[in-house]
This record gives sequence, structure tokens and C-alpha cells, in this order.
Amino acid sequence: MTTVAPLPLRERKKAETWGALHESAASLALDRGVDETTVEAIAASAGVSPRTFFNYFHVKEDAILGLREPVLDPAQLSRISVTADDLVGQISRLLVTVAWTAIGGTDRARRRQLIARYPNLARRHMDYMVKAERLVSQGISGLLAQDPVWAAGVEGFGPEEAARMLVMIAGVPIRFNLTSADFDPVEGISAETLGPSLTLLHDLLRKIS
Amino acid sequence: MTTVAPLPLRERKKAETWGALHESAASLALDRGVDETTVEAIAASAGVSPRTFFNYFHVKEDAILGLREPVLDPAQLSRISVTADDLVGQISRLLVTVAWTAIGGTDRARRRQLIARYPNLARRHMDYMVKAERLVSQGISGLLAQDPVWAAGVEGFGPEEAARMLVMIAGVPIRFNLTSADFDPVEGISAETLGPSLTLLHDLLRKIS
DNA sequence: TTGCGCAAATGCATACTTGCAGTGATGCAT
DNA sequence: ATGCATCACTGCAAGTATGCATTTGCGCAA
Repeated sequence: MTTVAPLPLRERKKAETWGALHESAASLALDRGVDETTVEAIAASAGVSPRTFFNYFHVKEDAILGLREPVLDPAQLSRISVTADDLVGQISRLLVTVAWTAIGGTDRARRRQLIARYPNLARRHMDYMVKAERLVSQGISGLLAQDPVWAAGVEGFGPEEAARMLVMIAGVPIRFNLTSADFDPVEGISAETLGPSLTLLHDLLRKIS
Repeated sequence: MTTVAPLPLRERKKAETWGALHESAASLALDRGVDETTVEAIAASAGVSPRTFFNYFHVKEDAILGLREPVLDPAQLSRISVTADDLVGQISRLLVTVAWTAIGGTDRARRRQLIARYPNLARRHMDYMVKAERLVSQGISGLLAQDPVWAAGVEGFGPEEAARMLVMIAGVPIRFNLTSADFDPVEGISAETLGPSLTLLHDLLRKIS
């Protein structure tokens, strides 16, 4: 049996406040509408001050969807092989993971209803993509620096810059999906939906080079 | 002799209001600082109401820098050859033009001082990049649709989607420059600074495909 | 030239967002 | 147990941003 980590009181309270704010925001938004749900109401319903709300979420929409800051799991990063041939595909998948674990946290059914009714909520995905790119860039940069082939850099650019552009390239199919008309903000991006975009990318690259 | 187009009074006044707001914003920001310059003060100095300010600029920073909405010049679009071999390079240069004419409008020396003192002002460049990409995407989409090779689409995607991804790829070297540590927000991006990034892009693409 | 339609400008109300200073509870070392 | 440092939370104030209804004055045609 694994003993549950007994969170210190402080941590626990913080998690509770976060949960209360998210719960309040989501349920208020669902039954009275997003624009009709004010930060003041959310805070009141969660039993904290409006000022505290902004200590937990940058913007109202994040509270409604329950978004957390993206985090790069070192274990997943280390699974990347910079010498394998589908490096871009690997990075794309890593990007999706980083951005989506931040996004897809909570209550699926309610998310679906909310986003269906208020598509604007999904606009925040792009922001999280940007943050994910920054994180992954740093990670990949470290990997390249350790690799004999990449460490020397490319065309006068160091491995750090190579990593930055590599991640931008890998981000293209994701941004492409994110801006597609038929993108499903609840399902997010999966291997299934990312695949065709990666293929298109590779095809275009072949066509133009 | 060409007679100067006698702008209707309405148009002229609008241009004057725009100029007054920009002038007030820039000069106030320069001598008392950006954060110390309120929209209220700008509007007062320009002789209009604070509400009117937001009819001209989305955000305070845009007024300080005098940014205009990006516009795609049809003449420049028609100069693109979708069959030439450096299509990505062509699109990149077009993107730069579209985004930069919107940005580099006014008084160079003052821009330099402002951005040197308040680097955060330059963060707005990315937003204008996004708008430029949308415009150019639509344009390129039209071109591809008329071309026999592209019109059929690629890998099950139509020409609009091919255009969208193509423009995203072409945007990579620009975003790369925009996020570089040594990027000069006043000079912007020129053939000179775009060149190396395009080379890096091509090199990476060759390496990974 | 008179009158109508329209766009710019305005006033007002409301909400979002952030910085700062202060307070109390928590966690930790003595 | 005591004292201290830290952190969550709070209240207040200022500023940014937007929607809506109303007024003002330009442009145009009868």
C-alpha cells in the first residue's frame, strides 16, 4: 500500500481554494453565461475576495476552464531522441502533451458544454501553446547541446537557436490544427488529429525544398 | 501637376484626431514615462474624450508607437510566383512587409528612444505578425487556387489549408527573429536580418527530412 | 437650402486587472 | 512553548477596456 502524501495544511488549503474558484466559475458560467459571470461573483461564491481570485488565475476564462500553467515533465523530455529521423514529429507530440495536460484537467462533460456554448473560451489555447513552446525550447536546447552532431550548431547558430527554430517548426502542425475550422477544443489534439497535419507539413517541406 | 486628393472634411478630421492622439501619447510617454502616461491624459492632451481614444487604438501602447492595422497590398501579392522554388522565402518577405508597414509608420528617432527605454512596447510586434499572417494566408490561398499544380490540394487538404500552413512555415523565420535576443525593434526585419534565419530554416528542413 | 442618413464623438455604467501595504495563520527552528 | 519568517489573503486605489444610448456635425440628394 502506498501512503497518500499528507499535504501540509497550507498546500491543502491552496488546492481547496483553487478548486472552489474553478468550481464556482464553471458552474456560474454554465447557468448564467460567461459574460454575466463576474469575477466578483465567482470570488463571492468561492468565499474569497476578488483580489484573491487573481492570485490564482490570470484571466476569468482560465478559471472557468480550470487551466493550470504548463509544465515540462523531464521524463518525457528525456524520451526524445535527437538523432531519430522524425525529430519534428517527436517534438510536436511533446508540445501537445505539455500544452494539453495544462488544459485538459477537469470535468469533461462540463467543458464540452461550456466550449460549445462559448467558443471564445477556446481562444486561450493559443496562449498555452506559446508557453509550452517556451518550455520545450529550453528542454530541447539542453538535449541538442549534449549531442555531438548538434552541439556545434547549424549555419552559425548555436544549439540553443537551432532548438528554438526546431520547436517553432514542430509547432506549425499544432497551430494549424488549433486554427482549423473543425478543431474540437474538448478532444484537443491527439495522435489521430495530429497525424494528417504532420503529413501535410512533410509534404509541403518536400515540395518547397 | 497632380492635384492633391482633397480629403473630405470628415476624413481629414479623423486623420487629425489620429495624429493628435499619437503625438500626445508619444510625447507624454517620452517625457514622463509609459506607466505614468494615462489614457485620460493622452485624450485630454489631444482634446478628445477618453472614450474616443479607444475608437482609434486598441491599447495604449499602439497609440504611443502609432501602429496601424496591417494591410495587404494586392500589387505585392500578385508579385508572388507560386511555382518559383523559393516560395517560402517570397512569402516570408511579403509577411515582413505587411507586418512592418503597419508598425514602422512614424518618427524614427523618437521610436528608438521609446523602445530603448521601454522594451515592453515591442511586445506588440507579435500581435501584428498574427494579423499579417491571417491576411497573407487569404491572399496566398487565392493564388494557389488559381494554380493548376496547387489547386488540387495536398494530401487531402484543399488549397486554403495548404496556404495556411505554408504561411505558418514562412512565418517561422520571422517569429524566430522577433524572439531573438539581439532583435532590433526599430530597424525591424530586413532582407539582411531575415536572410540568415531563412538559411537556418532551410538547413534544418534538409536535416530532418 | 432644407432635411435626412450616417459616422464620429461623447457620457455613463460596468467590469477586468494590477500594484501596494497590511494582517493573520502556518510552518519551522530554537 | 516561543519567536520568527513566510505565505495566503485582503482592502484599497488606480488604470485599462468595452458596451450602450445619445448628441453633434458632415455629406448628400431632393
